[in-house]
Amino acid sequence: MDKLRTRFAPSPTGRMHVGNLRTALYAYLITKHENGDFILRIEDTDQERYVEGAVDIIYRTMEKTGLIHDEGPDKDKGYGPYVQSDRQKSGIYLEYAKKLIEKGEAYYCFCDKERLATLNRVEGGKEINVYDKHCLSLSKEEVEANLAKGMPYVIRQNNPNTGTTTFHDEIYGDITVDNSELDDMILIKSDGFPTYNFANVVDDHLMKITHVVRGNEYLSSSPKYNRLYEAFGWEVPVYVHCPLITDENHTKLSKRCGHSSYEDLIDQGFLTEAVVNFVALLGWSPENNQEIMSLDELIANFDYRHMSKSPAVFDYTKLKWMNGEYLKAMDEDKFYEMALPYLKEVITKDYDLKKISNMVKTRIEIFPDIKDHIDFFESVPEYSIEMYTHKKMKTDAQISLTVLKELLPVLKDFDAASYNNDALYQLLVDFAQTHELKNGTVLWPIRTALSGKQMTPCGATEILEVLGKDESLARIEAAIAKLESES
RNA sequence: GGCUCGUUGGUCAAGCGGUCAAGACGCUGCCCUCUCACGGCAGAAUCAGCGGUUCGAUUCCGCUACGAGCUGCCA
Repeated sequence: MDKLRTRFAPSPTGRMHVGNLRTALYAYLITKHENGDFILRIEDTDQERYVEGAVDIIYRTMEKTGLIHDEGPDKDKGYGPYVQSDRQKSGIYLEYAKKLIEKGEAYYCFCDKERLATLNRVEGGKEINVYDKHCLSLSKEEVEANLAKGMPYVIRQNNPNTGTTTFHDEIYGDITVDNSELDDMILIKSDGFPTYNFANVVDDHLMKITHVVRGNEYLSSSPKYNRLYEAFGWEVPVYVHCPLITDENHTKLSKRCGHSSYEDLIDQGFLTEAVVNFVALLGWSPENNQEIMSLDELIANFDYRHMSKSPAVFDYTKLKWMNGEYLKAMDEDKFYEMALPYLKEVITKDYDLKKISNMVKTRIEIFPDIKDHIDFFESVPEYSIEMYTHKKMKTDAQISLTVLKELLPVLKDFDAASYNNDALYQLLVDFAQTHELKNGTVLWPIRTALSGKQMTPCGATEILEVLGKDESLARIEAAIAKLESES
């Protein structure tokens, strides 16, 4: 059997949509599972939609996500060029289109916009336009004359309007349509560029693509592609159409929702690995039901026969959970390195950031979450003394005031050199015991006094340690003053 | 409007004629605990509807409903 070859063929129109990313990923996984070749082809046949810099985004995204292509514009293995506008320059599309014309499978069309507009009709609020094969009846001489005059033209596929066409998709099975549904789509545009519909067939064949992996939106035009393959006498590739990814409202993921592209997600603080992992599970699941998988594990486990047919909702909440799992599994140093910019954003004082980084590691899902966890280290926020009331800790503002006042001298006398978590914890627990108090009755007021927050990423004694003796005492004194004046 | 595809808890999903219908996220409760989180345990929640076929349908067929995609000189 020939080596399996797939391609990812994006259009350079902007950021990498997560639907495209997933298509690329599936193509990559299908290929690499079988040790095949993964080809990158740039489909820039639409001059209007071309966006400067978009090709770089494609390269960068592929690189970062680890979807490394074996062939592409930068790695020609003999099937190049891999950019359609470059291929177009050599005239291959026109050349192949002419072959079709000779076989009677395509024809020149000189209809202008005005005539085409007369063909428009509105059905169910939608404007539809089915070409009437007007130019098919042109004689060879008329065509030659028009061409000689330099009349603008397109080349259309000549589809029959009787009979049926059937094609096979690995996911959706056999699909049959009436040929009367197949309109004479344009193969070559009047600017000389091929349409996607034509270029993808020609290129996939020339590049010996064995498995065509693409979005479900191409399912309904596939019969027309099949007719093209057959007209050329080419072997039809294996089709794998991927289900759609939708937003919470079950409609196509759009820019409006703010997380429609890979870059959006990265900007929001997600890890590439988590995004790739998550997206892989949108429309597929492994037999062993494993959820957290590296790219290599995905390759090993991937079986496109287990892909689902129905669209999947992009669940932002689950992505966040998964990102959190990756964060928890990350080694401390790497986490610290990545968290550092976020830590420095809120903390300017000379605290042990590595320690704070570790505190936060199991409590966040994405890096921007860090801020709300640690802002109190910088300064105590405004808070209500009601916060000192906690039933389970058997404390309220009154008790807290008493405890803090008694504790202040004890902490003052405590050796600054042993101002660390373990020693302080021992000190406070002993204090609680000698005063016949619950541990919480002592620790809760301190934590509140130090942080002004209902919850913190660590306990009271750890905060003492990080803040240091001077700052800690100052905060406790401030808390005492606050309690005295407000209660 | 036409054509095509789809429909298992709120979400991702196993399932492929006989199951008490997996698992995960989220949610709720409990445990752990110097708060919160992590971790552990438990729980609520699903086969769109109606007809067939069958001894037996979530699984097969049909219809209906709903959703999506296509219907571009966009991909």
